[in-house]
Amino acid sequence: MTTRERFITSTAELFGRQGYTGTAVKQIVEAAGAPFGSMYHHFPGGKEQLGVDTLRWSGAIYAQLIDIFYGGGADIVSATAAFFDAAADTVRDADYADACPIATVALEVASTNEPLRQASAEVFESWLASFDDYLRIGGIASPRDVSVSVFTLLEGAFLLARTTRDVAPIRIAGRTAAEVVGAAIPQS
Amino acid sequence: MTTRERFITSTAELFGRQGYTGTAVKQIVEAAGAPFGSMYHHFPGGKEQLGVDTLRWSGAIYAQLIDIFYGGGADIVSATAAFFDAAADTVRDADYADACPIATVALEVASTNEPLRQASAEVFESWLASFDDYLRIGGIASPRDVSVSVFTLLEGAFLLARTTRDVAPIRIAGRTAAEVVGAAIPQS
DNA sequence: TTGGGACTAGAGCGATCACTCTACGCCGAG
DNA sequence: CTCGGCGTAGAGTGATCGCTCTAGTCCCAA
Repeated sequence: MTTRERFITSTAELFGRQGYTGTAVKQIVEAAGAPFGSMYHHFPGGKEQLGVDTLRWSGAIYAQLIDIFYGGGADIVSATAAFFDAAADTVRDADYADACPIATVALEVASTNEPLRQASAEVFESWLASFDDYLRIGGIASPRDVSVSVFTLLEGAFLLARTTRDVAPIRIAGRTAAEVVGAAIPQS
Repeated sequence: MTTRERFITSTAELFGRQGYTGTAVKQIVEAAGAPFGSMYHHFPGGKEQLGVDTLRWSGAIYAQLIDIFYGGGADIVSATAAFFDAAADTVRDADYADACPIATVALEVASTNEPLRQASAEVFESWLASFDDYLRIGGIASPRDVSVSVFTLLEGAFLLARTTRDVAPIRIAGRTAAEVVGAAIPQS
């Protein structure tokens, strides 16, 4: 892994746990095992540029997860259930840290940092667009209401699970999400 | 309004926009129009105690909102739709700031500050418990799955709306929430 | 009138913030 | 072997962080 990659992966993990303002640059360079100067060599725009690049990278990683669960002609109802179940296991195993590496940052920068807000918005929109494609393949002609509902169920469940340190909300939201997806498929 | 109250209301608004670590104590005392010493007189525990007290106060305010929409024998399906619609209007009118004064703080402190995490968890749990009561009155015997689903839809929608600066997700989540509530009512 | 607690008021503290600066090691090109 | 630039390396910058400290003001009770 290159130094630049180590910066981004370390930052992604720290952002998921402590958010943007809560993460010090000093902490990032220590986690990346790199000196101070290297960071400003690879990211001349400083913390903000590193934040934007990290959000985009994390977004791409999660987009791959959507492909894994919904790609290959999987049934969209069971794929949804499996996705939430896997998320619940991941959150529990990570001791309720870094459920979604975007959400924490997105909320705190939405009204204070326009470049970061925009990067978050683009990542969310790319997830929804990708999810829409899979829902259409699954037979839902106008999927945006379904994709938004499933997305909000997942993100809200992450919030509740991390705060209460209990994965039950994720499993509950997963069952509801599967029902929402199933109800939107036209019956043959 | 007393000085102490001005501290809490000012802090609540700042937390909703910038989160906990993103809000400086200096900023709080300026917003409250009070001197530095007053803050540490009223909140000897410093920023953390002020944070806990603010979370609890904000939680109580929102609990009143639940009572307004679901109390008085209102139909729980239309109350749910009305709640989300009102939330969408509020978020738009506030220029996408401070949708939920707890969520932003909750995410950033969930893994880093135990007193604040616990306060957030207690607020969320109190909302769910209150909401459960209204759902039971509305005819849902085991309402926890419904209350959690509606909660996650709302919080996820706030996240998406603030990030994309568009209230459409809140309206979409509201329709889904109303359907989830309606589907859980036993048919006579 | 005077004493004392509640509260206001803000200068100043060490620590930490994001960031800049200069110097040096490495390595392929000529 | 020498050169040049890419990247490593970390001490040092002013600004800001949360917080402490002492002094002063207010008002009610004795």
